[in-house]
Amino acid sequence: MINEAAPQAETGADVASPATDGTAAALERLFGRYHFPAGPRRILLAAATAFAERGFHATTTRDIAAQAGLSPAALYVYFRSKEEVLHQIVTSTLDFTVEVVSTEASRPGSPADRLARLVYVLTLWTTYNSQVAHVVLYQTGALSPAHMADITTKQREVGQIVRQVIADGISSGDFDIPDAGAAAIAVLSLCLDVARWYRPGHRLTPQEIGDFNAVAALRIAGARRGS
Amino acid sequence: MINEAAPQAETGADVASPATDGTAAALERLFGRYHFPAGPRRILLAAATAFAERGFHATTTRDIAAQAGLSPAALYVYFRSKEEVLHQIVTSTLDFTVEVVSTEASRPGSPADRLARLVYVLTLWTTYNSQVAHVVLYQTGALSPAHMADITTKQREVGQIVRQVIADGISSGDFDIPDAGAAAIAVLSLCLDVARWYRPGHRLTPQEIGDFNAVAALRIAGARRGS
DNA sequence: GTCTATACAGGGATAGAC
DNA sequence: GTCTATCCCTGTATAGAC
Repeated sequence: MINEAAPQAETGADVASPATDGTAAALERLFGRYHFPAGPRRILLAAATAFAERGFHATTTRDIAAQAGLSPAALYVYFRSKEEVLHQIVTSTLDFTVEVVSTEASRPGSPADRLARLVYVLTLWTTYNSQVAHVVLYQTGALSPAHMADITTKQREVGQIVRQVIADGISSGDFDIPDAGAAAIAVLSLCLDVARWYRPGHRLTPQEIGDFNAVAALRIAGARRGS
Repeated sequence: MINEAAPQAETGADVASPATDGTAAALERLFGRYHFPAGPRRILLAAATAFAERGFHATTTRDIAAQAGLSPAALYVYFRSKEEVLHQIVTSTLDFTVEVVSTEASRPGSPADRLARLVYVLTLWTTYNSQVAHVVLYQTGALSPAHMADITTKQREVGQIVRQVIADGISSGDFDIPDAGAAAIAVLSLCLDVARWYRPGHRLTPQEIGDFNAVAALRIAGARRGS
């Protein structure tokens, strides 16, 4: 098993910083947080890129090894199987996502401020990490049932955090929407579906998309004007 | 090449009818529209189900043939390759989607009515056909470049239709949103991301999800209250 | 048109040297 | 820990009988 020491907290501003500018750099940063040794890290980096671009099953262990500058056998020194490589990528990514989202959700401020900020940051996270987001959202079907259950739990955590912010706004009278759960799903759709259509160089910058989604989320939640 | 005679128009009510109740029946109906002969139809049906559940690359031609009750070689009587099977599934589905969406968009009524109706119908379409929607949205990476370009064109058509309805509402003063293109993407995210998370038996019925999304879309568009 | 049989390539994983 | 070499299974596609 790989070392999974807990990383420190990270601010939304860091997620949105130019240092995480899209693909390789963002991945380096993500896996660097979890203190993977150099060998595994290079494999995870190569695998995440390949899984995102061609899919898990279309990627060969030889592809991964070649991209990492290692022999085909090197992968099996650090990982039991190709599936375990996928699981490590997904679990690291989701741990980070939970951390980012919960950090934003627990900041001080009105429910509207917290929801807007959360949506902005999560949208930026998805654009800047669109490759690994693609893997987390669309490639998990290849996981073993046990690993899949593990992942589903973490995904539910993210949903619950979003739901709670919306529920807070309903309780306080800041939001006007009958079903907090349905609203949370809709808001997450805005943030996550970005991974399906966004490509670097889009007409709108990630910041502009984040701002748009924040406004859209507030409208969905029925936030009072001017709150 | 397979016969691709143009099917007749279909109403939103038909799309939402209990006859299209989820998986096999909806697929039968979809491929039936395009007058595929029995052989190809059984293969497309089996392939669509398998591609949705396990992905294109994880599905073998033997899987497809066995599910269709045919020998592995039978597939190559009707299709040049596994990739062509995928292309037929995706292109048939998108042709139908374009038809459904354009039918709704061109109905008489206010922009708000048209947008709400379009979102409702497209959401129902996505839930009732969540299997094939999954293929169209997440499996097209396996297509050849030529087939991919073909598909991208059809996808853009859907986006343009949605954008136009929103642009109409902005022009008429019914909607209040600065960027019609960004709004169209957000609205489509609501309708299409359903294919990622929805499973039959969800707490909300497809109709309830459609209603929720219709309201959410109007809010995103900044529809005047009571319009 | 549908079958059985099979050619042929590719890929996951391991053995064993260094 | 990293390599080369390779086992062995799987999978796409085709050949050719009926």
